[in-house]
Parts: sequence; C-alpha cells; structure tokens
Amino acid sequence: MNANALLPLPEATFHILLALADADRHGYAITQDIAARTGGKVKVGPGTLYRTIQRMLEQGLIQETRDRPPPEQDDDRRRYYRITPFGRSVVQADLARLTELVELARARGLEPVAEKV
Amino acid sequence: MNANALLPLPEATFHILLALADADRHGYAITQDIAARTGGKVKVGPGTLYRTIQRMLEQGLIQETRDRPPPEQDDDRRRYYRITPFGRSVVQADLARLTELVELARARGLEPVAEKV
DNA sequence: CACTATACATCCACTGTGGATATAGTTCAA
DNA sequence: TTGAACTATATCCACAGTGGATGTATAGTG
Repeated sequence: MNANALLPLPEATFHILLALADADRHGYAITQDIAARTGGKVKVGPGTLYRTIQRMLEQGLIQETRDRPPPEQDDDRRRYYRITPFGRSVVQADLARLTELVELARARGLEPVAEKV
Repeated sequence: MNANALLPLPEATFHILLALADADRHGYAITQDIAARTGGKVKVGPGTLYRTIQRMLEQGLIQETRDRPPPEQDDDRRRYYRITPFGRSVVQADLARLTELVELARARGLEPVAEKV
C-alpha cells in the first residue's frame, strides 16, 4: 500500500495520528489530547472519532494494542491504540504535503496573520 | 464576518484563493494554475471548481470582475474572478492555521519525508 | 474525421464531519 | 442525596465537500 494514495488525510485522521505519535492512547484520551494540543481550536466529536478510528484500523494506520497501564490507572472500558510504522510514514507524507502548501502560499506573496493566543 | 468562522478552508477553496492571490483569473485558468503550481499533484475537477466558486462568491471571498484582457487575448465565454480583501485575510488566517499544524507535528517528533520531484 | 483543448455548468454517488442520542459507571458539589 | 458533569464507547442522521461523468459548444490539430 502506497502512503501517497491516502493523501490528503482528513483533518481528524491527521490529528489522531499526531495524538498517537508519542504514546499509545485510548479513544477518549485522543479527543482530550487533540483539544489540549490545539488550545481548544480543534475538537473531534464522538461521531467523527470512533468512525475515523474504525477506518484507520482497516487502513492499517493504527492497531489496537493489548498493552495496558497498571490496573490502578486503567479502566476496563478503554480501547488502546498504537500508530503503525505505515501510519507514521503516512503522517510524514502528509506533513510534507502541508509544508509544500505553506511554501506555495508564501511564494504567492501570502504571509500568515499573527494569531491571538 | 469573522475570518476564523470559515476555517478550516476546504482544499479547493484554499487552492482557488492561492490561484487568485497574484492575478485575476477565469475559472478554467484557475484549474490550470492549480495543476501547474502543484506539479499535477492537485487537480480540481469542474464539479468542485464551479460549485466552489459559487460558494466563494456568496461568502464574499471573491468577486466577479468586469476588467478583461484586450479582446485579442480574451474569450467571451470566460468569467473572471478577483480575490477580495476579506478573501485575502481568510487565506492568511488559514495559512497561519496550517503553519501551526506543521509546528505541532514537529513538536511531536515528526519530520516530513523527502518527496520525489 | 476524430480527438483534444478551451470554457462553462449540472448531476450523482461517495466520503468525511458535527452533533444528537444511547448506555453506563464515577465523581463531586449544592 | 441527588443531579450534574465527567469518563468511555458506539451508532445515527443530516449536511458539506469532492470526484468524475455528462452536457453544451467552439476551436484547433493530427
């Protein structure tokens, strides 16, 4: 399977892969991580989240893992996910695409406006 | 109207705004410009193109203009479009969003993969 | 003569998203 | 103590955006 065939990645897919880039996480924790990381600007609702996870499993971007934290920090209901090597190469390909897009825009004389933080 | 309300911009909208950033263009020329600029990687088909232009006119991102090139370079069928100041501020806001997205990904230890050109 | 290019426009099917709803246990403040 | 908010997963409906085909018409090229 060619990484470029999946580009451009849907917003939710990109954010979920970012959330799993540095650690295994369960579904709900992924949503929390995305909201925290983007300062609340990006919110992935349950509909998008679980549907997107399903698709990503089928595409081989992520895997469900049996590795769990010690029982006192765990919750039976949780399902943990891990990014696959393929998933990692796909985010990187999309990251390259985004980088090019930004360069393209600058080449057209556009500069990002300062954001209010 | 707040620029951030329209973010994230759909792919086609972003590319059309880029195509109009440095010059007025007619519909078909916009498609050509996008394909050329992205080395054929991005193609906006007619369905997406004309529907998106319609939406962008309604949103005030672009305007149809009566300014036309001299008759010997013109074609009666063409409809020319120009980016509005609002449109420009919206692309810039989206460009800022994309820049943040790229930074976010790098903060997670991801680096874009080298592309084959 | 047929095909490709130019130029606009509409239609259908598909994908992706937001938000509501469902279920169910926990936690915490009024 | 009770009801609201939080944790956690999952499904459903309606809507937005896209790709590609089709339609219409003219011009140019092999």
